[in-house]
Amino acid sequence: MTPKIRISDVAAIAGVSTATVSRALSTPERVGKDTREKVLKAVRATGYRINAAARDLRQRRAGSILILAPNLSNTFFSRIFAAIQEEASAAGLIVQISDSRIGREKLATLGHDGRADGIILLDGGLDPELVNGWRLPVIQLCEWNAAYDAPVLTVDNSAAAGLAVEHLAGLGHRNLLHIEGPEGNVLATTRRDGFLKAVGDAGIDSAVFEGDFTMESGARAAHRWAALDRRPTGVFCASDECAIGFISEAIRLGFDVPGDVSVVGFDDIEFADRFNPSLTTIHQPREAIGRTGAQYLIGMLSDDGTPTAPDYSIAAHLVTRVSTGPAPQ
Amino acid sequence: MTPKIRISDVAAIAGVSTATVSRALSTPERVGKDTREKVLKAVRATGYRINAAARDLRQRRAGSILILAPNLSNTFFSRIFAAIQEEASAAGLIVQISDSRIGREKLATLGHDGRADGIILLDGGLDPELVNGWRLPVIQLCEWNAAYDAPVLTVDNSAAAGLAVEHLAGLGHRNLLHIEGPEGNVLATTRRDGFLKAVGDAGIDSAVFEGDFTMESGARAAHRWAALDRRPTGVFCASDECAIGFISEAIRLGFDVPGDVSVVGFDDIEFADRFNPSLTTIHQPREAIGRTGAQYLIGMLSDDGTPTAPDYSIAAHLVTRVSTGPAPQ
DNA sequence: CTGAAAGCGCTTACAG
DNA sequence: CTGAAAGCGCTTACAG
Repeated sequence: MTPKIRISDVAAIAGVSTATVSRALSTPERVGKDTREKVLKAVRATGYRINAAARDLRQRRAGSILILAPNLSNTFFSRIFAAIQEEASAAGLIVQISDSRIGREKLATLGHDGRADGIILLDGGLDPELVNGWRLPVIQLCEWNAAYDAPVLTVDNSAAAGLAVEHLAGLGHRNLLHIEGPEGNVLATTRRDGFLKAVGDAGIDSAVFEGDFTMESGARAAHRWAALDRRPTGVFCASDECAIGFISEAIRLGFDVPGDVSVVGFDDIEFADRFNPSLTTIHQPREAIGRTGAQYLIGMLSDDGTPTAPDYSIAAHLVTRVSTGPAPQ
Repeated sequence: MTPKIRISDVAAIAGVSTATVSRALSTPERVGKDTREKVLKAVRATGYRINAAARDLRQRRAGSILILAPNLSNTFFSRIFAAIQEEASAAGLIVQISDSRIGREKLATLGHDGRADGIILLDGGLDPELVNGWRLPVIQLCEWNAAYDAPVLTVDNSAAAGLAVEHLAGLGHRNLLHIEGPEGNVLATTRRDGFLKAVGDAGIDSAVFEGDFTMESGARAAHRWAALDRRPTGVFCASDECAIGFISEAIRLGFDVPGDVSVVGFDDIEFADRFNPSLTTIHQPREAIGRTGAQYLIGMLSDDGTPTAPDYSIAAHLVTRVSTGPAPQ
């Protein structure tokens, strides 16, 4: 590695002080024309780049935001991360990512170690005391926890579950199954409660099977469903992955989708449209969630961390595809 | 936000110097027992946490590694990122992510701004001059560019393409189609050349359609394939997404998979196993690639950046599922 | 074992 | 318009 060039090297070559080099680079209008040119020439000659870490320390900022998500390998997050990164980059901020389940001590440190200016949290399952102890602006995306002292940006999960039920009821289904998300997860709870409220309102029979958002849990639920005497003809899954697991396993068991059973997912992941049969699902605007969330956090950074805006809800809608159809006779 | 606590605050409360506080925290064995306890008490009372940004500046390191990938919303990367993050976290390093197509100037800065100790590069399409100008250890993962002066960790893409051809030939297919990746991409080129070599060796008819790894490109290729007079009965796609797009569109056009056409993908993404029909594909061990790559880069950091190890190849293998079967008569 | 001082590489009031 | 000096929050030879 060639040795790094510092501002003092540039200053020496240009024959000026480091203060002048600094100004020539950050506020060129406050430097004389000749001096500025001498400095820029020295910068070009050396290939000097500002050491952002040193600048940020001096300016008492970190120059970056941190994304915390419960499982980085979950493909649901990809588009959200991409949108956040774009917004951050436009604002001159670096994006850090970490799994939010890295352990209490490491997690506690993240909010105090001077390496991030703010946190985007996609995990509602952390200890509120820990989260509220962070001395940084925090925004919650998708998942949330009412005990966190931080604004939330998410879709109305309960209402969205209602859309799924209405859709199935409109197709004549009178007996619905919900495969829920993991116990204790706020999305799981909200979607299930929305389902139960909607079936109650519509006077439709219903059942709930446990699940955990994964394809495997959907496949397991398919076996349990197949073994029932009186099988529900419509299934609302708490996630697209769960729905894909359910459908693929139901087909392997010899059932037809949507001939024998209609299935609705949640999320509208990339593959929903290309799955066979293509998946009727609730569209979550992940790009918009990431983008808006990042913009909001960035706003909080310049506004001194005061979360002025209220919780913000983004519209979710139903996308009708092939996995749902009229109830069988 | 409550004001941040500095090491000098702790020192004042404990009645010692900041040097002693620093030692009590980083090398406690070099501090007297009583002193150490006084310091730790003050740390607990204040909730002090070391400012990692200041520590790192003093120690002339960044304490983080940077992942650069051409498209963060590509779900292929998720598991790789997760593995990298785990390894980095174990080594006390933060993980930064950025899209590698953020623009030449920003990209150039990343290798010089003191915010990263090393770079994991998943993009073989950047300007070599720019990449080689970075004053940081770099490792290439999955994609590579021979003009980059950095070690590579990837699978043998050409040999893997050969496995796909052998598999189809073994099922009796005598006319194969390859849907390639984007022009100029090293993975696309290597997989295509591996395909062409294998069909040549086996004396099998072949054709190549253009594509770009996406589901849309697979769907477009399906239309083009369907319009042929003498349709190839076996298709090797440069990615799973492309294969999924091809199959879903072929089915919509009324064909049966694998009855009318067998399809092989590349990557073995999570959905390959649950797609309908489940997808025969080349398994890329993404977890291992991420983990090994991170370990290697971390090794380079402590070894003063000298890339001692040679390029490293990870084994890929064929996973046989339902999307391939005997050639139709 | 402990402290005073220097320094990581910058920026920014403060003078002039 | 420019420079000398202080300081961001730490760590680490150097003394004692």
